[in-house]
Amino acid sequence: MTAWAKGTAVSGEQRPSARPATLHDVARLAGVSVATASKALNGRKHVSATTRAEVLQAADLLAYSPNTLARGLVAGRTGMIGLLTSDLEGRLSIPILMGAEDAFGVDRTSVLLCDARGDTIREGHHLRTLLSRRVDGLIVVGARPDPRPSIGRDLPVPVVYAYAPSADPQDLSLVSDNVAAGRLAVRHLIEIGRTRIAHITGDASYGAAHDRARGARDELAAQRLPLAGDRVYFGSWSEAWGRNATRLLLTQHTAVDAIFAGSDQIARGVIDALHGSGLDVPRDVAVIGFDNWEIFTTASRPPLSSIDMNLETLGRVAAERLAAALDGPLGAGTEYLPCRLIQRESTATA
Amino acid sequence: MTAWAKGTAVSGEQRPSARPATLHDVARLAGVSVATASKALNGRKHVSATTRAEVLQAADLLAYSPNTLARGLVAGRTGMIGLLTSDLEGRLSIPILMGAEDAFGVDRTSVLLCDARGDTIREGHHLRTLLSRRVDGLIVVGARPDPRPSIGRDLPVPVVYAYAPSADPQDLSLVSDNVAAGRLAVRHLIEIGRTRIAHITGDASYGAAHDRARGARDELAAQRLPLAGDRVYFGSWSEAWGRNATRLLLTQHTAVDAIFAGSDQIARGVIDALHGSGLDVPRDVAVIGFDNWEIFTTASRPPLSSIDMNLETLGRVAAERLAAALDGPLGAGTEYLPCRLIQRESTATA
DNA sequence: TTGTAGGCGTTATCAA
DNA sequence: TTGATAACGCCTACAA
Repeated sequence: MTAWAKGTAVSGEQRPSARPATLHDVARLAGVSVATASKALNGRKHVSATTRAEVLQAADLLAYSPNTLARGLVAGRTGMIGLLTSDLEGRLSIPILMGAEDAFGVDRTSVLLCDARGDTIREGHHLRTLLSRRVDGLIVVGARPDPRPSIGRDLPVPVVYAYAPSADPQDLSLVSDNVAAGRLAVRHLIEIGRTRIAHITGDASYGAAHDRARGARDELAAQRLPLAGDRVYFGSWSEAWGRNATRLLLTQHTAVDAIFAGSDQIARGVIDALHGSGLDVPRDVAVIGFDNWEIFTTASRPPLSSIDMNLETLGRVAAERLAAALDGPLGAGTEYLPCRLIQRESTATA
Repeated sequence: MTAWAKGTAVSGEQRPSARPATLHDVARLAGVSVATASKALNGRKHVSATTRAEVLQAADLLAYSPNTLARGLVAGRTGMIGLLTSDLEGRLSIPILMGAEDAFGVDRTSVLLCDARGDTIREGHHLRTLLSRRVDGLIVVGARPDPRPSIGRDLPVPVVYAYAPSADPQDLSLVSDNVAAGRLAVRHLIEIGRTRIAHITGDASYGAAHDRARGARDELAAQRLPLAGDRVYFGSWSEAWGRNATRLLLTQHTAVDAIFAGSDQIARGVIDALHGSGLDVPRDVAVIGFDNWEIFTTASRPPLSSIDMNLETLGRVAAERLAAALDGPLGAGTEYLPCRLIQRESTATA
């Protein structure tokens, strides 16, 4: 005893309240079985051209849209991945999400985004929910680029940590290669002819700050150049620190012709202080930032060269690893992805 | 002929590759039927205390997690909503998403976030995918606060537009009350004793800019105060414009004691220029911004007062409207939500 | 109180 | 080439 309200079905496209057409409806309208309809719609073989056309027409008429849930139920895969973040402003998660979207293809996979807001309890809630929804994989994005607690071993789905690595070496993590980025920044400054290069960066409790500094030192050493200021200026990730550190630097070492800043905000402060001292950027002192956060780089005077962490790539690779993990084991350990340099006027060659 | 690999089931918690336990498995382990197991787990009546305990224990042992998809299939609701955005940096979507998460409750509803990147084709793709996944509702977030094309009438699910209203008055849109926000900003400046208030804002092609300006004018008129500078300074949403406009303003009208900026970035430029002219903020000139974008407001010297658009609230209300639409019509037209004032030092009372 | 059975929308395996 | 039919995992009448 079926309960189809046949009358409205055909013209159902108009009525928002009407339940969406099912494969059953399509099959009935086309006068075939659901099996045939399914084959026809999925482009499988063993369906006559005429039948296929009729089914397609019926589907069109009913505005048929296959129920992905039901499909996932039988397929054992949902085509959804979970993105677990603590990124309050989305500056990290959105690019990573876009990269993941690109890797999978928009119509193959959707992303469930959950913001834990740095709260472990909430993170656990979200995790349970996502597993309950049978996501095919999980990407965990930390709020700062330092190791964070693992969300657990032996989860029923593959997990990739992006930006912030997992503290558990058994997990797979994808992070920016901060050391290489530091080298990249300094090499660029050297290539545009600078030899007295200083480094002003943020909070020393950030591992990334040390990594970038190490890269900078490595490159300087390789080129037999000193570090202007003799030391790395650690402080905080703020414009104010960029200003203060620059003033400090200038009083102690006048012979500086380039500054590598640990973030774009710091670079802002650096440029500010340089201008305050009557120095021109880039003529007297070239400046390069980090993050390539457009609201800062383009608002800067002059526009700020910066290191881009390639977050979209991070998301794309994370998605690729998850996809590969569907048939095959997921690796372990931390993978370092290269950053790229975006040159703007603040390091323009004279 | 069932294919259960019973041996591993009980200790399956350890094996990531093992398929997740089903209600069937739990029932079998507890020695009851699936129906009973279902009732026990869902806290329904007509289950003896002992049976319930046994079922719960079995579920625990198997690390059972109900398959939300299967549940959704029978319930006719998925517990997922789609968030369709064009917000490249997530500054808008993430707060709105968090508001929606709060409204629904983390374990009741999950959010599928799709970024169309301003591309209509891609938006259509995402829309189809979301409908195919049978989301219970849709929130559409535009990139700028002006009317945007509707994604279509007669969709099978309720749709709420947030931040950017739909151009179709039949749709339901939730936007910030920019007029009221303009009044709010100016009223605040008056309350701290200012009487010569100017307004520097962004691109005149933005409706929101005009709305805020109108609110500002209304409030000034209500208090019988003139608009300093005689006109609203429209320009661009940039720091540079804030600087230039301020210089312009100061050359023409020295007697300004407060500036209402159309964005925090503009405010940044305004403060810069004021300092450049030897004026103190807030002693000589008070400044208030718009957006309450923390990276700008707290980096500012002095910290910048600003208008917060309450995006979380926007998301929360959007979610509430969607929830209400499950049983009942959605309503149409544009709803204006109040903004709130965040006072910081840039408008501190002397 | 418990269990049986039907159905949610699809896909896949067989027969026909 | 087509069409029954059995899953997929769960819920909910209804029957026992």
